Amino acid sequence: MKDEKRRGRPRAFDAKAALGKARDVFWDRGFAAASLDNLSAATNLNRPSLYGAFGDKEDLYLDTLEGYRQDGMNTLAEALDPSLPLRDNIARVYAGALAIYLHGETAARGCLLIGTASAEAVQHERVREVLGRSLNDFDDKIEKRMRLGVERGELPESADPQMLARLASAVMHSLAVRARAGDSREVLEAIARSGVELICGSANNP
Amino acid sequence: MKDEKRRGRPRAFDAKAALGKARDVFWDRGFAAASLDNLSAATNLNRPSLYGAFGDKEDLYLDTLEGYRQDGMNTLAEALDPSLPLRDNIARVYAGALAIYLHGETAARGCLLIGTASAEAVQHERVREVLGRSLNDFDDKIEKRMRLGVERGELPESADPQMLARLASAVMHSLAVRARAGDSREVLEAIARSGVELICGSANNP
DNA sequence: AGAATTTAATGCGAAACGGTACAAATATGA
DNA sequence: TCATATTTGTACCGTTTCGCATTAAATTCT
Repeated sequence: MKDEKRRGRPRAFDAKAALGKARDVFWDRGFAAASLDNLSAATNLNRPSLYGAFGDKEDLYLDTLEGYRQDGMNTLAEALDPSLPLRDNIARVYAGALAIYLHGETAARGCLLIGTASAEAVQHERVREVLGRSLNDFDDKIEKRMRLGVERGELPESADPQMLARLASAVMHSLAVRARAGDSREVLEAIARSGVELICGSANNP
Repeated sequence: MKDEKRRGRPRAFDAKAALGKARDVFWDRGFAAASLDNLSAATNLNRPSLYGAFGDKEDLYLDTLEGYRQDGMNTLAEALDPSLPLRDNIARVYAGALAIYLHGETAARGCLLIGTASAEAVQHERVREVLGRSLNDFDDKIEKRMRLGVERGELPESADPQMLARLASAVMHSLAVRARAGDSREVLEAIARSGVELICGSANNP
């Protein structure tokens, strides 16, 4: 399915790699301020190739968002390894997030979705939809782990898994915003630690 | 000082009102996607007047951010009325935030700073500075209230006011993002309630 | 080998962009 | 009244923007 020979001239570039380069541009500049020239230069593709492969600028942006979302879900799934204690799981979620957020040439980039899609969300319904779905999916995955925590006795029966999950996400959202606002790694790690403590405060220590 | 007659033709518009209209445009579209035509139409000022009164587009944007920041600090100060219990204070902070966030023609606008300044923060150092300062000032004001809570015995001696404040802010950051992502008022209010419970969970009930 | 199909590269074009020159209008100061 | 100072409105400038038309190149099918 991957090697079925297509007719015509073959592509001279790796679409996935190009998407990664485009993602970096959007991540730094946001959607509106990223020009096709910027994207063309970063991907080493001239505009017609870009257009032919991904559609217009909004299509390309939505593609990068979707890829980012899926990468994030995978990272989250790894962090939530159910063979580890709940406390470690949430700590790993934040550590994984910070590893992504604290990366940038001029300044930390934070989260692509929260940092750039939020700006477009009011006017672009499709962007708003992706953003909303991403946040909800994240909440849901964490909620599942919380529910497991209640079953296992890591959390008290009285705990509300959905709300705990949403608050655990809230700390991550804040890390994303603060990273982009220039907060230091030390401060962000301290917030993450305190967040784990607050969210999992009622969790049993083995 | 306000009525000292200036020479030359007087202004035919209220600069403060114009700034408010411009703020709405930036709030909906973000900085980069807001054109001078948009701003000119919304304020009923032609571009030269706009330029003469506020400088270029970035200056105008920074002015609106600064005004928003100060309005927010005033709203926060009111919410944190020290004659009320800590729990009520934090609940009022979230209620005040939601009243601002859940307002928009097509979709909820969230927070001007978190929703639009974040996008520009990586590339525009001055925007990043305003954003960072705004978040920190907010944290500091809440931290003061937390400190008072410890003194008063509303919070246990073991409580860390700085970290509690940062986590209280984190819930608000999340409300800002989620509002812009399209979450319903009901969901946001539920998160706010759970946030109050978690943050102030150790607070005494009078 | 030649037709068919797909991609690559150059370059164009219409529209939108931010910003400003300039002259008319409206006030104050002398 | 007349010079001075500031704002207003029109019109414009040069640049950048996005998207595409067109032609050359590279591959497969017949």
